[in-house]
Amino acid sequence: MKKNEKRSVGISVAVDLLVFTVEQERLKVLLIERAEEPFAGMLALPGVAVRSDEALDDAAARGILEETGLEDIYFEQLYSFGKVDRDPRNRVVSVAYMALVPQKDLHFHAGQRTSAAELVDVGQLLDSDTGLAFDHKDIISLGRERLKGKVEYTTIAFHLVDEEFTLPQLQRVYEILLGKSLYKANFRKKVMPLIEETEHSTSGDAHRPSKLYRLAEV
Amino acid sequence: MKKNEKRSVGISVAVDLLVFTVEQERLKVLLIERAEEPFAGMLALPGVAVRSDEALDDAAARGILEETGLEDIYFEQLYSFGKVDRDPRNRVVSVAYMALVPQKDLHFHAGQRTSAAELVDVGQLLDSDTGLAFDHKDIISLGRERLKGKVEYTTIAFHLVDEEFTLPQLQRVYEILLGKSLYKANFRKKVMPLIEETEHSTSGDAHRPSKLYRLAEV
DNA sequence: CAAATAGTGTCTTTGAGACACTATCGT
DNA sequence: ACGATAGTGTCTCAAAGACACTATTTG
Repeated sequence: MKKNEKRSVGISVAVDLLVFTVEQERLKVLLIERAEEPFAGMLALPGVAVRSDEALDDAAARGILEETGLEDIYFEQLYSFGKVDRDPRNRVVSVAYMALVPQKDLHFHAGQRTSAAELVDVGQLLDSDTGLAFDHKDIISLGRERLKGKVEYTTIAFHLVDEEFTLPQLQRVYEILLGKSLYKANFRKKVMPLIEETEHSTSGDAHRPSKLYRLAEV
Repeated sequence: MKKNEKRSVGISVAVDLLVFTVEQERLKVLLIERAEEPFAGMLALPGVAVRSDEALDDAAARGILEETGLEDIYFEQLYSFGKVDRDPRNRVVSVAYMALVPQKDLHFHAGQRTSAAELVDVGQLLDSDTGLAFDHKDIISLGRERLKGKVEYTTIAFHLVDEEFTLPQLQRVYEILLGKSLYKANFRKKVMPLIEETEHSTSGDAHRPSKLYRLAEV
């Protein structure tokens, strides 16, 4: 237990944050442009160092708050990344968290202490050979896969629409995450048991109004 | 970046190991009896401190080797645990890994450097109010859930039987993991596409011999 | 009333579940 | 021949997929 302690070059622990949203019919992730070396000028995931008096989940919540100004949004731990040289400066183990936020809630605060943040199209990013800082492209790729997988058997996609939503809106989100179009009637049958009607509807469009639903309790 | 550095009380990183096997018709996990404080005399998961020149996966493989003498067995990262006070001595973030090994391969080396290791029935352990060191009971519980979940849509259960196995053997493992009995004919139809026959069969039993299969490539 | 999108009824297809049967060993 | 376990054929039923239809708004 004692022979391998190297306090002077100990391991740092950080959380990296995948903040996903759906905007313009696309899955997007929040990235920042790095101001400092290493990887200065490149795009990276936002992240914070975990404080020694702070739980991992709390560090993630703090990072999300600092980056987006939002509290109480959905997030879950994704995976921990711990290759030796993933940070060229020193040894960092990063615990990645994935957060989902409806585009409407994501107000950009331009004059934020953090450098310029932007929403980047995940599909384009992963297809292109755009380089990202550190191993962040791998993290995004894994997050996208997890999200895609969980859409099928959980209600995770509901975190990407407003609290009250129409079924066509929700269906678009499903289609974007799954990367394929769905049959309207079947989609509705599938999600109907999970939701409940509100008294509201859309209006003003030149077609039949759409009822607003919310996720049912329990 | 500098104001929160507390090198003297930095965060330690460890991996905890869930070594699962099926023995005596039961899912079991490898536990050790702790020799030292804290929690001296209590059961705990084996684990190792992550070295600063060692990747997380490598630390897990090393821990498995040290604890079981086995290399090249299946394992995957489970989850990272990071509550502030999970270790009363100092701040430790633990990355839990789950390993699966056929009971036959698990030779106990009594004269091992590690303290007495034993296989403990997971169901009994989680039902009873037996206390485990640290938050290890939570880790086992999560591992059991993950295993149960993945059985249904992956071939993960194959790692708990020998390379060549009979379908009745495999079915027992599925039943133990899922906690319910399965219909033979349906089970066979489900796994048939995944496996290929060998030329071997069981023999010596007072009934029809059972063909041995292996997991099909690709 | 035409264009546009919301929402429904129902047939088809696929796979899970249930059950009854046949097959092959040792004694 | 009998007990015991391995292995198969087929019916049933429920969910997923496909398609055609009706409904309600604005201009």
